[in-house]
Amino acid sequence: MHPTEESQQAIWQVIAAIPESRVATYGQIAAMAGQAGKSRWVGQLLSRLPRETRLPWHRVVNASGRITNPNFDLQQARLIAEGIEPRGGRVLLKDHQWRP
DNA sequence: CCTATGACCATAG
DNA sequence: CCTATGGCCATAG
Repeated sequence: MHPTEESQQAIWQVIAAIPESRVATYGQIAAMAGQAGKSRWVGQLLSRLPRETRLPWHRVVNASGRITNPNFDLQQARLIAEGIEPRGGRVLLKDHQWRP
């Protein structure tokens, strides 16, 4: 099955809605976009974002709170700029995960 | 159609 | 904490 245009927008929309100083997991985003189980696809879409995108891609971490983005330094710097303190490349979901 | 490759995840050891 | 395993979805060759 190939993804539809709306399914992509739904993912982007959820990511765009992540509040500042909060993070969301790949799986969480997929579920909130009505596509539970497609966490892998979320990562794929993020990897294709244009460099100048305004989407807060830096607020996305894995289920363990780990920063898995290839551009680790930039993501960590952006999180710190928002007041989040990653420890050993990891964000404490207990304190910073977005829970609408 | 098949295999390989990911910014994934849950579970088990 | 770590690695291994099986499952997941989409894309590229």
